[in-house]
Amino acid sequence: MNEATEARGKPDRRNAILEAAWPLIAERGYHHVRVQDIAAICGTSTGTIHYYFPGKDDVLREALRFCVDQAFIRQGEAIRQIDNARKRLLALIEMQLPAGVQVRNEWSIWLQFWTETCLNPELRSIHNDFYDRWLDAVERTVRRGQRQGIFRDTDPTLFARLLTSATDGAAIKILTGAPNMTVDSMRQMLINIIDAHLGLQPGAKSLAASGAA
Amino acid sequence: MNEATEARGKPDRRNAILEAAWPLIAERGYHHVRVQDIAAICGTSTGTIHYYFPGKDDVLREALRFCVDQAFIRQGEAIRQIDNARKRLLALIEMQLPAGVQVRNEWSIWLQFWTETCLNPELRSIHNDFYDRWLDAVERTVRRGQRQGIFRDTDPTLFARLLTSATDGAAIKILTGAPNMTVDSMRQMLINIIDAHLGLQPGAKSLAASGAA
DNA sequence: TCTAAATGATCGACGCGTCAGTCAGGCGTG
DNA sequence: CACGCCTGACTGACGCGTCGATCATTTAGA
Repeated sequence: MNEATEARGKPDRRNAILEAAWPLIAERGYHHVRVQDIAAICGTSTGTIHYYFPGKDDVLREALRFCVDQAFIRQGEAIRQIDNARKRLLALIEMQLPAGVQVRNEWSIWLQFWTETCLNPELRSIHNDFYDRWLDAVERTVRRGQRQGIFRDTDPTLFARLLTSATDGAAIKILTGAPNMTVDSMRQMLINIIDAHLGLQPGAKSLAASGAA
Repeated sequence: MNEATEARGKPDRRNAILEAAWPLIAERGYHHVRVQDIAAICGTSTGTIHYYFPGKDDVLREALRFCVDQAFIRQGEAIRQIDNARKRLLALIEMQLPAGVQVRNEWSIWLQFWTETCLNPELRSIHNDFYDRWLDAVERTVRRGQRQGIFRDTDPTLFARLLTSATDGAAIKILTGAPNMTVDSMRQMLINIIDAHLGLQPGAKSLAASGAA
């Protein structure tokens, strides 16, 4: 398409629509958002939305892309200046914690996209493309730590699978208001995973010692 | 609220509706299922559905309850005759693996309910009630293993949080068709978690050794 | 420089299909 | 006959996507 082409010219409106759409979808849910609602926030009309997007579902797809890209760039910037791999991993985790509205909304979008992907296999390739970025970020950081000699040589792929699974699962607990999972306990859990599987002194403390902050 | 009351009399129709509704919701998604669709499968009319359920969303809620109850009973039966706590835990995990259509559908329902709960906090109490059953099952099994002396004394609550988070996250990967997560690798990952955190020889093998099937 | 045509973005109302929920009556059983 | 279960056509609302009209901006010609 002409995304890159018109990079200077007039992508404003299209981006404005996406920027308005994604938090709306995150908060109310895709199926409860009306094209009219998006138009209203943009101060525009439904016709304009359809001028830029063939149908409503195209808005969802592109809104996810928009939101994922945003987060990915944010992550890249935050990590770049950190050399130590363990600190990088901690920073990555910290940015995934559903503490603020922004991150909570991003998780909401993911959750909805998981549901839609589960129901409609056509979305799988899109989903996996996006998800791989996050998986790769973890995996590469593990390799970096092993090169730096601060992680032991656990299989990076298997570890990335474990850490991301636990992250996703924990985030769900928080978003659904589970009484026994807080942002703090999520952080602690993920740090424990890192230390238990990548720490140089194998199995020093698994879950037993986690009283102190 | 005459569930228990009419337990003997004529809950057939109501149960038949739920039994028809839940796989339909699992496969197509709640928002894509029409009351008419449910009625058609039951060989009945839309009026009958509304005779037993005030609104469509009541069908969703009750369908989840139906599906969760079913799974819970199935679990209880499968576990009862197993004495060894580790084998119990493995059996629990085995029954959560999204291998067959039945379990995949159950995960689909959960995924959808997570999404709805995230969007509508009123559902939280229902969700948490259901989820606690699963959490408790893990926790009690850990305690049993510790009493049996085959698990070390890791905090059962923290461990249950970790195992269930990882389970949920892994299931999502499978349902969304992630290329790097299979039923086998999910099983292996969860077993590794058990051994790493509950095994008597702390940190014997974390993720490093998992080549063999 | 001024005017006119052309281009393309935007608008908002309407059409058409869809679907949850209703209602007035049918049917079978006790 | 009476009552509870069931029916399915109907309704009213609603929302997506379309379409002709409008408006702003640019280009072309004189």
